[in-house]
Amino acid sequence: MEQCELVEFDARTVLHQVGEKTNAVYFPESAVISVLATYGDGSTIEMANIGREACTGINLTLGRETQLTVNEIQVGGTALKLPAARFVSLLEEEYFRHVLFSTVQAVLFQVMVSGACNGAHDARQRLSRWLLTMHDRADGQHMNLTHEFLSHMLGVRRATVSKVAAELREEGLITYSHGRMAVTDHKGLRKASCECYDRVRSAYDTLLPNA
Amino acid sequence: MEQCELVEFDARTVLHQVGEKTNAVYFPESAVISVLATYGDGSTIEMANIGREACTGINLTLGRETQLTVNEIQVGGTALKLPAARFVSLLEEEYFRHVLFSTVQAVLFQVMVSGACNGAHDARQRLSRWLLTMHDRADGQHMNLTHEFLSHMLGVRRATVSKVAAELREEGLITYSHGRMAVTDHKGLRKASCECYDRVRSAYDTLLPNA
DNA sequence: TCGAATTAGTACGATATCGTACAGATCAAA
DNA sequence: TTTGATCTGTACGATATCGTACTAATTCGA
Repeated sequence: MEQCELVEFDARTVLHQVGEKTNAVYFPESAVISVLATYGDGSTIEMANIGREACTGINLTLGRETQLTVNEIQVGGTALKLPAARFVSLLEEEYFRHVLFSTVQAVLFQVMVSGACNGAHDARQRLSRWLLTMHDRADGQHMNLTHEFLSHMLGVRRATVSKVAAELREEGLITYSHGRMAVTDHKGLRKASCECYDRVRSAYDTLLPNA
Repeated sequence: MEQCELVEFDARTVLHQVGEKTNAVYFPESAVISVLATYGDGSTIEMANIGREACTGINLTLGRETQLTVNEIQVGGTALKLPAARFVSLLEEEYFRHVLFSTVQAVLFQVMVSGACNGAHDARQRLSRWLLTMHDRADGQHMNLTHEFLSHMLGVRRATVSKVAAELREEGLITYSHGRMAVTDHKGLRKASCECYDRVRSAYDTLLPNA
């Protein structure tokens, strides 16, 4: 990673639009990147969630130079930036290619499980899962998350997030106030969540054991 | 494809279980393969849908020999079967590898859009979309689909499928009776569907223009 | 041709979420 | 410390779907 540049992003930074050429690949450290679906009525929902276990550039890894989706920084923080040309030449190295291919598989699996989860589980379970995932990347820090923001990730109304979040707080699983949120009972939140959290986590462990 | 064997599958055939070694890759002709999520309570929902535009073996394409998901034949029919060893050696050919990499990207995109659709759109829209997708592969033939079956694909109750299907039939968009279903008004069904149908279709056209 | 099995229609109370709106709480900047 | 902006609590009727159950229609095999 000698040729990487450390960059810092604010939340909501859009990395690129659909159809743009990929000029760099990002390996998040503390930042978190989302792939979002946006619909005609302005509603949004998250399709994929890239944290420090993974990276962007899946299409580039598979030989395609232009972007198929919009990537947006969801949680501000740092990421390592690798220019596309350097990334592509690194792919010629056996080990690097192996890791990247594993990353693609992990992301695909995550997207599958999350998509099924969207259809099968309710807002409470999905919110719990999302918070657990973020908590794993936050190193004990509080997280800057508003209900409004979470509603865009989960594809539900803000009022629904508020209702469910209040419930979880009532039960002592999380705390929050004005855009700051923290997990206070990981185990309990896991119970409030669905099996999808564990499934994704163990798939990452299997595919990327050294991450 | 000289080394392919033409095989015929009944619906509901399970191709393999999680953790099994991939011994063959399938290129559906008339068959359709699903990747299913199954939950503790026995409920299921489709995570990916592989028809003749694509193939199985994504993990193998990316260097992993064991399966991460359960693949099941959802619509009986024919498929070309290519032994894993032969598939892997074909991947050394530039063109074949390019096509397979594009297929992986197309499937990933489809999974993303479908997953978001699960969270954002209602049963009527999702059923319409599913039927349109199947219709595209059925060459004008009727399709063997029961409401019960569709409920497992969409992750909703059978009664919900019946209600929505009756609506669509009322409007002249589809016909059905005892496990046989047909699309009678493609354009109308497209209106009943969500934008996700077109998004997936155009992504396949972009990534696999010759398919 | 009849009976069993499969498939579909439908009902109904319960629940989740929508869609919208407004008020109260908290924070940040002047 | 005030003020405006942001964030959260909450209400309420509407709608979608659940969960379940029972009945009716159709098909297929004996």
